[in-house]
Amino acid sequence: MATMINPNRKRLKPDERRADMLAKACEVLLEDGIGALTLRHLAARLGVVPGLVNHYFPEIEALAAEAFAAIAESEVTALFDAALAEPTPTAQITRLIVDLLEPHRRGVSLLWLDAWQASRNRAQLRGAVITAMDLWQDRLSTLIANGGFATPDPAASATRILALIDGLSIQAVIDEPDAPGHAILRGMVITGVERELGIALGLV
Amino acid sequence: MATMINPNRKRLKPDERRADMLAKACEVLLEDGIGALTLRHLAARLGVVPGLVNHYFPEIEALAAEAFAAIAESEVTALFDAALAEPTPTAQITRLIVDLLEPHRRGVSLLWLDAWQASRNRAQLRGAVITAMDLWQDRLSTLIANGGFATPDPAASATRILALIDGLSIQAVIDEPDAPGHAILRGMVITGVERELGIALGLV
DNA sequence: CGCTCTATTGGCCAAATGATCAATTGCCTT
DNA sequence: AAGGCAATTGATCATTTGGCCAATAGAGCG
Repeated sequence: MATMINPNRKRLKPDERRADMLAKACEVLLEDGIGALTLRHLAARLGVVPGLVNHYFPEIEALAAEAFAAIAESEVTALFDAALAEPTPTAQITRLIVDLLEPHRRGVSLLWLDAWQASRNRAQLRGAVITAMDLWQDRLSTLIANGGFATPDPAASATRILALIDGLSIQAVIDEPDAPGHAILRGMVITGVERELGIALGLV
Repeated sequence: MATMINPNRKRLKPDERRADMLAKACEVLLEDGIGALTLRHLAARLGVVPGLVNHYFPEIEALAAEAFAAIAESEVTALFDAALAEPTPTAQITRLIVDLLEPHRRGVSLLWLDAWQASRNRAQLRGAVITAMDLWQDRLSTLIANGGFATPDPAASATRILALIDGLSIQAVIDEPDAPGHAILRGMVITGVERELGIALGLV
């Protein structure tokens, strides 16, 4: 039970240490949820004393917000970079939806759900959540608008498609990944997008 | 800061006291969220000592689960009772959707989101959530099946409609009730139901 | 009216949390 | 190589949490 004293005491430059903490905080968020991001838990994971975390992040809520923002922005960037690498607008949308339906995303869905709920009592986290949602909205609206799809209002279409995916996310969180309801909702997202944009995604 | 000593000490019968606690626990869940349901918070609200709560609910998680179950079941019962009072199947569905889109439901949506997230770490609450979801699924499936709508699979239609409403709930939680996105999602739920069941709800 | 039963109290514990601060010790500069 | 700056430690605080238990006192029964 005694606290492990770290013999490998390393003195990092402030930037490195801060980046290390942020990275480890992201891991904690994805693996154990926002509630598990405590000073001591994170410090133990870093092999460091709790007070040091406080030194770089005077209030842990700021760290939680920054870590969530990093994860969310990273995911958006990765998904849209991959999508935009496709040649045609339809292929871009298809790629995006396929990636979004990937079971691998379950962890991120859990985090989003966690963030949605926790943001009720945490102002900074709430700001990060709203920013991330706006980013999603902007990127998808742009993708749709630039694609020249048969929709009268790209922004509204983006909103609806994102809501579909949100609903799917909740199911993914509650049910097991291979539950029957999952396939049903998968189909609903696909046909919803097809109807919204007037295209055929060519997915099963 | 001194603890208020209650001069109005009343001795209730076990059933009454337990029911009182459960009722107050429901209020706390709806007003302040699951995280606010603590021994001391609830005890203060009851004008009672924390230990007494423990006497009736040896572990507070059981109380949280029971309170959530009570709220969820009560809501389902109220909504479907009101819906079934309508004369025609289409009117029944319309009534249900209208009630579900009521801004008043925001508090319940918050609670559901809270429960979805918290159920990750609370086994009993998770059980209550799953039970409540199944109840929703059963009631709506039955309503659709008995209505003779033009859908090949009433259960699947119910699943899809519920997912639409879940997505809407998240928006209701994050955005303000009068945000522009809200009207968009309202419309999506309505047209989604209309397409799913092959009817016209006659809503704006 | 008085007695008994038990609902209720008040006090306590151990654990975990965020936060602060002087003291130390490692790295960089000169 | 030596000194100084600051990254890091270790210790401590105030709070809050769930839970336990002996003592008390209220309500109903005889």
